[in-house]
Amino acid sequence: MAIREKSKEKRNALLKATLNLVNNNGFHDAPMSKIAKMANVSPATIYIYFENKQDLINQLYLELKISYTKQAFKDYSENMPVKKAFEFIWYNIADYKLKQVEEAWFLSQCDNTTMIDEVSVQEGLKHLQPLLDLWERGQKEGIIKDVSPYILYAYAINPLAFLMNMQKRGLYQINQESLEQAFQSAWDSIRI
Amino acid sequence: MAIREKSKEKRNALLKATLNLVNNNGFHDAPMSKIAKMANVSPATIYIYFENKQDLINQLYLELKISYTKQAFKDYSENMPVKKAFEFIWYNIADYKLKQVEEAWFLSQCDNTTMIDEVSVQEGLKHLQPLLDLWERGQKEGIIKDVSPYILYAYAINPLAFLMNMQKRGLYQINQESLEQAFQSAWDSIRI
Amino acid sequence: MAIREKSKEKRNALLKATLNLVNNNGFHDAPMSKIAKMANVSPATIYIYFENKQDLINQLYLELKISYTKQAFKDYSENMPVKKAFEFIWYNIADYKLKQVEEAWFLSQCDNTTMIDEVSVQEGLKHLQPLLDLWERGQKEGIIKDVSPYILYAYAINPLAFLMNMQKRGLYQINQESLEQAFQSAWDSIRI
Amino acid sequence: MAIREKSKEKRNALLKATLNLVNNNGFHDAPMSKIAKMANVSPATIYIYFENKQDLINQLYLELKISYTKQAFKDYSENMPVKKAFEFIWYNIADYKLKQVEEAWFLSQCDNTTMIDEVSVQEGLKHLQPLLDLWERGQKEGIIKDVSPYILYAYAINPLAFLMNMQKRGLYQINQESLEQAFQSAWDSIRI
DNA sequence: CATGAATGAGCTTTCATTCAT
DNA sequence: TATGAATGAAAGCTCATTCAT
Repeated sequence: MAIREKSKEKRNALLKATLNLVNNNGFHDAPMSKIAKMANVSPATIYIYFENKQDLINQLYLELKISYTKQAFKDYSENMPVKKAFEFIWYNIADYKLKQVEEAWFLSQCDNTTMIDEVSVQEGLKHLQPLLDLWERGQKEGIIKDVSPYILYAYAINPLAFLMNMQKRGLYQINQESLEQAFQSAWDSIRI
Repeated sequence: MAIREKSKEKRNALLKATLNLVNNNGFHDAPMSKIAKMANVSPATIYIYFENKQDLINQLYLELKISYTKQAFKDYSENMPVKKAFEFIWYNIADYKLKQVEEAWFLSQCDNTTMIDEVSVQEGLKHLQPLLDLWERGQKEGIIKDVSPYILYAYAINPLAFLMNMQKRGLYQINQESLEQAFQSAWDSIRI
Repeated sequence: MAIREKSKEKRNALLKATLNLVNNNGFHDAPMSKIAKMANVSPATIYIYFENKQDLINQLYLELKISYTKQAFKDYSENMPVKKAFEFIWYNIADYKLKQVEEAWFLSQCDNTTMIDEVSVQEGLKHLQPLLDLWERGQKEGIIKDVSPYILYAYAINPLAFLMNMQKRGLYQINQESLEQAFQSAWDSIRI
Repeated sequence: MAIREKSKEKRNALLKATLNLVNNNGFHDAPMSKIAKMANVSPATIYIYFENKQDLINQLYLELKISYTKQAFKDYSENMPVKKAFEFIWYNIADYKLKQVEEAWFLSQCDNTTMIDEVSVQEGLKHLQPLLDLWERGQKEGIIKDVSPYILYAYAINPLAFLMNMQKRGLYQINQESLEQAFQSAWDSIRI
């Protein structure tokens, strides 16, 4: 019963190639044949690992979303005081978006497009729960504005995507100083 | 003159059809044949009005970007005091993004994708100059934080795109109250 | 409004090419690309005339079935006496099956396979009504056996398909004499 | 010995799966992967038992053809008088075609298609020799028409395939009475 | 003997664009 | 200007077969 087994390596190579091509050429110009070539496999091999192109994209999206949120809450403890906690998570996220630019850019494309199934989008959102919990705590303690978490996310977190976008386009360069400025704005927008 | 009119009608029908299809199916499933059918013309006719598909998309993008900024500065006067001015512009933009959802959603897709030429993107940004001027004035008057306009835009304006996105996805519903909350956050994030 | 119109010629060339290829190579080895090449058009052109491959086969089947039954009842009049009438139709059919071998062979393949939609098969059967009517008359006159038309068809007509099949395979050669023998058997099998 | 048994089981499972899939989906939609799955083996295993797909089909055809003729001449003795003998064989064949519908339907598909090598077809025909011998005897005795055995087969035997076909398609239902009618027609068509 | 992974070739179909009128 | 037919190129995907274990 000793046979070749589905290799994690190949799967990863395929996901990586997809990320690369979609980022550089767009979804509409990332054909399976190119993805295969870039991953050094036959086009037919893709279909051993993924049901079809949509499934490939969906799985990539979910995998990245999970790694993104994992990074967001890395070393985070719920015992931290609200502002410290927020600052901690915020810098984690900034770190991800500014260092893993390719991954962040792909996620941003997905979130602003029809590329991804609604189901997968919903699935991806679940993982942010700890941040929502933190905000609720902050609201109870009278530190955070008593507004919908969507507004809080829109002002505290989402602007980072815009800044990353500008940086990727070469229009703006973020440094330590501007990062601190950005955090200040984020905090000002949600604190009471 | 009648011919000119008719031509403009066709051009507009094509732009509208493109907007519709890209929004609903995504760029990758908006073929020229469908666009033509939706606009009630022959596929060949598209090439009388536009050089090719990319040109069609580009022109649509620029046209919408212009109408967006026109709306943003509608009835705006540079004589208004800084905060009033900002409030005025902000509500204009909110109005556009929340009422002309389709147009706004299309622009958001373009800004987060490889769909549009870098050139056209740059071109579109120019029209925001009055807002940048306002911020500069605010900074001189010591009212607005002394940070890059990219940061100001990221926090003051861009969050509206996120909220619109959520609303379009049916996850969140904006009303008068939450709009005011959003404005408050926007202002808090950029004021000193 | 003067434009190129769908040409009957091209449609016919496609149907003919399909007939040829399916007959010689089988349905499974008659790819659209070969059909296109044989008809001297681009593969994409097929889809202007037919919805898809199944539709192409279906339409070919129906067209041939109609021409087959047209030939069967050519110059036939319902006033002929039963035996004469049957003889007349029988020889018409024999003529078709033995002279238009390719068409007959294609029809036979379809009738013994899953190639064709049940709907199209049913549609094709309708056109044989005059023969069924004749048999009914013969039964009323006490000339034809009082059995199901399916049995009558099985013995009076269908054997011709088998003989044609053998002839096409080069195993048997029909001539005037054997044709008369075949008719005799056909008539013996259904007459009282 | 146990290994031999197990092997035979697998071979049979593969033949059965092929029969099933070709009958239900047609030759063009009976891929090796599906055959393997249905037979609960790996696609690669097929190639241990058969050279390739064509060989698999050929072997299935021959095996069925043999079991068909075996049934046709079951308990048959050459000493029977001609008519009795024919009746005996005819009902044997009818039994097979009407009870082992799947097998019969598959054979019928093969005989009316390009699926099978000419060689295998020829091979399959040999096994009918006893029937041809019987007819020759009948002709010598002045009981059977003095015509080619192809004509005799076409009228005496082949119609059963048509009736089976109609029954499989749900258009006609054979019972004891109609079976006797069919036999009568068969006999009438070949007897002097 | 038996396997699931792997594949190159090829399938049906679609697409952006051009042709001929 | 405007058209529907026409198309070469390429898309997503499947298939019979082989590989490596």
